[in-house]
Amino acid sequence: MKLQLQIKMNENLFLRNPELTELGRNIVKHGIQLISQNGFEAFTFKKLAEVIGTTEAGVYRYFENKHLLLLYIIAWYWGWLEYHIGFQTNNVTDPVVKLKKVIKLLATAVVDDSTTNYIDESLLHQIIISEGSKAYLTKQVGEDNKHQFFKPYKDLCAVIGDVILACSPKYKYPRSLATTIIEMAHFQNFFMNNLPSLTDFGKNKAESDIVLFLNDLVFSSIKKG
Amino acid sequence: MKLQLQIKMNENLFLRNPELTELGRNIVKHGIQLISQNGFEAFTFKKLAEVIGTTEAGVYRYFENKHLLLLYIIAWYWGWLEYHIGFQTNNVTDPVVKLKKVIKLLATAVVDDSTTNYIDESLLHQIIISEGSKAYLTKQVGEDNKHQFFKPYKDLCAVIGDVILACSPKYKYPRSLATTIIEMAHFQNFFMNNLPSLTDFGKNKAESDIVLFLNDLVFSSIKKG
DNA sequence: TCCTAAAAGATAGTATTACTATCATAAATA
DNA sequence: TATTTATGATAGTAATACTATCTTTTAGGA
Repeated sequence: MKLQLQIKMNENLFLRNPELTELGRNIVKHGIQLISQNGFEAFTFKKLAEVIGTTEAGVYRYFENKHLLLLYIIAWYWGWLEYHIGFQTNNVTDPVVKLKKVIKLLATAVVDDSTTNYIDESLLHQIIISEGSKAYLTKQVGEDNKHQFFKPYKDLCAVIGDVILACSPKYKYPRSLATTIIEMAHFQNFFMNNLPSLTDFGKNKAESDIVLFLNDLVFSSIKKG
Repeated sequence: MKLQLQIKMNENLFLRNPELTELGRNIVKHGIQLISQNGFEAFTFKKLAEVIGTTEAGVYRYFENKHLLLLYIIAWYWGWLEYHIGFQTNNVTDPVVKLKKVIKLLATAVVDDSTTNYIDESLLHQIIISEGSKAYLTKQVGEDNKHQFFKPYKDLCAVIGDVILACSPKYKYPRSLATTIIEMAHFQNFFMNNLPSLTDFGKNKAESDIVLFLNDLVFSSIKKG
């Protein structure tokens, strides 16, 4: 039997639910492909429409604009990752082991998850690295936040914060450390590949080194307090 | 006697050196104002031209496009900050004291520097927080890097890395820790003010708390190794 | 002081982007 | 089979991101 994973999405992200139709799924699927290929700035609904054989208007029926489409796929990714982390750390009782696992999952290339058939998680992971912060680094961040568009990210941050607290109940900055882990897992990866002198991973270019760095950073911080 | 600070800029950032003319200085000055007010996405050369009473073509004579103008002011900021840090930590021999000072300077609101008359550093600091990573999170990052547009950021990173090594000669990740300090000084600030549940600073919203967090993070990492 | 070159102003024009609107047709569903 | 609902086809608009050209100022040098 084939299982299908469904991520419950915030309905304000779209005009029409893209999961329910072929066209909608194509918009998401090829949207992810185009954004990861050409970057978010060069991405337009017109190009997307051409690729999937529909018209601009067709795309606009699903998403108000490309920023909302970006928020949609990013929210999807955080939702999926929280599920994925929960799945992978299930039955792990030791919070230290759990936190190490989380760091590894965050900092390591994602393998495509076959339980989500039209979404390529490894491309999504690349988008998170290169475009992720553009989701909130806008003037409308307050508005978008009111609509709860960042809830999946916040939820994941809370989950990681709880693991941190389980490791070290007196640690004072669980949320900020959680966002530091998440953001640095991605920024160090981007720097390693694009501006290597900003990191210590320029020679090897190995994600495993980022994991070592983050482990060192996190566990020295929470152990002493 | 009034001293004037000049930052040597990479000539490939502009078509005509904006420092040398009234119009050029106005482009930079009001560019900074508009970007900090409305955000980089909403910023256009047409609006800028209207504000300073020239035409779009006038602005295009100085900067090829708005991305280059962003790179220019960001490079200027990093250059200025490196100078500022050097000045403020001059005669500080203890590297731990020095590193603490650096963290404070990075994470604390900038006061306008009167030795740079047409540039408002506190607005620039806001731009770095909200738009800073857009400088390199693009598909042209490789090209821009070849032109050395990120040199000031890299130089600052190297300086901070050296202070870290002076504190702890065996520490393995001086560059990555330096970028972590820089990026987190800004991201935690942005989150604190816009998505507070991603941080532990939501109640106070005090920059001094970010400084405490970063000090804790940095010094527990480098002390033990 | 006049001359000249560089800078700025004025104006026009183009391709692309980011949409909105309308109407016809096809597909799904009741 | 009737009727929503989704899609396709086409058109149109305002704004963006430029490029081009020509004229007028302005500043500096001989």
